[in-house]
Amino acid sequence: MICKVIVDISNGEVDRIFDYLVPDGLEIEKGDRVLVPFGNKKLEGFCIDKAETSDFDVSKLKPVISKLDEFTCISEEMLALMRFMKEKFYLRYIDCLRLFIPGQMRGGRVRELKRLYLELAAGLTDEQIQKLIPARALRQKELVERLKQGGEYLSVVTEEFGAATVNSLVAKGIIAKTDKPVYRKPYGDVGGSIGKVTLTTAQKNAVDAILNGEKTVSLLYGVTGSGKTEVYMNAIERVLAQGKTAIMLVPEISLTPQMLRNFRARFSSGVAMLHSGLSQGERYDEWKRLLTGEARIVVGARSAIFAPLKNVGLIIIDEEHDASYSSESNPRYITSEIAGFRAEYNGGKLVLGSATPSIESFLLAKRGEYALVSLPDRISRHGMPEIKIENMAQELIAGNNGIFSRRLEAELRKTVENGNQAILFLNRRGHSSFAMCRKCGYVAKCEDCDVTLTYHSVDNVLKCHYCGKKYRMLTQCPECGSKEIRYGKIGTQRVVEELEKLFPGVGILRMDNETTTKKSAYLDILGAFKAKEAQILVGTQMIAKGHDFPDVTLVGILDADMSLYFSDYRSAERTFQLVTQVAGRAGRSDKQGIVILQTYSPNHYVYRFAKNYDYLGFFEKENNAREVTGFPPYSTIIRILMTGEDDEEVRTCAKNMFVDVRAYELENKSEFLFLQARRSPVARIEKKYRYQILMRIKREYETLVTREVYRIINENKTRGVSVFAEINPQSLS
DNA sequence: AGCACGCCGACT
DNA sequence: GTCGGCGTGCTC
Repeated sequence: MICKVIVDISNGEVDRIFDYLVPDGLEIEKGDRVLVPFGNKKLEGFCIDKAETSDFDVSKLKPVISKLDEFTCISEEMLALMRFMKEKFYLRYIDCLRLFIPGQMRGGRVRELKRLYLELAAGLTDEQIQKLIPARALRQKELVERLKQGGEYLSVVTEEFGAATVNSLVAKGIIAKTDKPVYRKPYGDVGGSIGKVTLTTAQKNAVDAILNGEKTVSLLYGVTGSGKTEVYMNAIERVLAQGKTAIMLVPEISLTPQMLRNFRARFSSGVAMLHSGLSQGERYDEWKRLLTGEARIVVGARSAIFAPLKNVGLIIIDEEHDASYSSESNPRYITSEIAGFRAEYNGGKLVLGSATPSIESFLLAKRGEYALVSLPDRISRHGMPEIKIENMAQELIAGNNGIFSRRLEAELRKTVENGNQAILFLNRRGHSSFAMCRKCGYVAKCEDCDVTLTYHSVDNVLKCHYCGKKYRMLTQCPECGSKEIRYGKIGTQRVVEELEKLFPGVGILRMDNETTTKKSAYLDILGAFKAKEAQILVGTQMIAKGHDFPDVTLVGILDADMSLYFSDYRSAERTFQLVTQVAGRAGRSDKQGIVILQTYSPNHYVYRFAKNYDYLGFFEKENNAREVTGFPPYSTIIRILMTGEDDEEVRTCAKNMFVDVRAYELENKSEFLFLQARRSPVARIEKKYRYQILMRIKREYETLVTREVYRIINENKTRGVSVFAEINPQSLS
């Protein structure tokens, strides 16, 4: 017997299937992890197939050394998914496989948590036991009776019966002490279960449409507060009742313990969580519970789409428009496509839920490729807060060159005086603060990346956004020696300073990507704000998602435009989503809220539609614009990114690649809308130079051209240059 | 990715 | 004469 193995090395050169002999006495299944000799060392690998014959000289085949786990960790479905991903996203086998298992398993670093466990010793009859226990030892008898129902952990038993009772029974050989693994449970136990909520007719219809409709994919369109979560939970319940399993994905940031607890309360131990906030051990345990079928629902961020569940009946992607669903760094994949594959494979359903669906998804729904399921009404009927647009150019003319418009300042004052809360929101982009020499204009840059460093006042360092490298703050200019270094305090920090001047003594909290590196810190700040420890919260995108703050009556968007004029075809869409989402933070309870949106382009169509919460109107306009200008979803953007440490080498590689693409383009002009090769906007990251070939092609030729592009890449790959192909990339840096 | 093999410069 | 630089090729 021969087994086909992918070795655990992520490199284009060894991303091939290697054949090994299966020695007698070793039972290896498809999907098992194995240890194999490779060159002069031993490597971990995955058996992805078995065969009787090999194309390689059989006499030269080496045998597998051993099996690594007691269980098969990759199912047939995941193997099929791996092949799909390799084809679709041009990924390596091993990069896909690594996504399917918890990181801890690689390199044998799994540490199962073991606890002492008590069971009745085998082979003793009731009479024998009776004889061994003195008649007065009531506690011992009680414990024996208890353990007849099944074993229990020592710690639990000791607490109840005392160590003496346990020890004496162990000494007599009546009960046996063993090590038994326990699962680490993130966020601890949650008692009881919450009562079922009665669904509205609209919600009931939505669940029916999703589960019983003929389409595999449904787009669940419903404004904030329309009760999407109830629809999700009910649909999950019904799928579970059919003996199937479910995957629920949420944007990373909305994975608050609170939301996880809700799921736990509803589905008790049948839920597992998978996200980056877990420790390695917790993650392994949750994964294992899913693999064994002990947990049949997974709730998690993007990567939970790879949960080792079998017979997946339902996949939910909540806030489907969220950018966190496409992974930006290697391996790059699009979550909804993975979800589509798994739903299709299992004959299950996929739900994309959003109040502001991506143009792409809504178009597919309108065309009938997805079922469009709408939840029109906000359940607690308070309407959405009014959005007031403030023309900042007008403010300037009126002599106000501050951060806040006069109206925003007045509303802030009113809010503070009434004892309510306010959230001020800043777009992160364009707000990095840098260190610059006043004399010669020198700006601090990263040694390894072609990027300006960001100043972090908290620990007084300069930090690179791309590689994370930290530098000591400049005391003098390395160019001219001047000691006058200006470091812009822009962004949230400056807003806080202004607020402190305007409202002395009022509690202000600040949160942004720069200061909140730890997940817990992020939750702490939100918790403190919710507990009304402060009246004003200043932050970036991060505060736009998740939490409900009942006392927030004012939301200010200080610089709505920042994402609007970004050279990205999706900027209008993103701005609309952002404004809608941020607005949803105001007045979620019985208090009427107000949103003040500051802009220099008050007449931009994004704001016109956002002001009226008119998603459908915005969709029509934006969809039209995309069609006319030839951008996705009416075209496909393909980007070939080449990186390497030698600038000249990468450039040559890019050039060769471009020659071939151009040749193809010249012969197939009608397929292309745009083609260009250039240095990447961020020319160097982590010491590696970057070049890119960018093309926009007509949608119907996507598969054709993609295949051609992969062929060209394979023919031109050079040693020392890494090549990545991306379809509709999220960012072009 | 790693590691061995192999062909040219400066060194006890 | 050798030690060692890293370019090239291979790993079932």
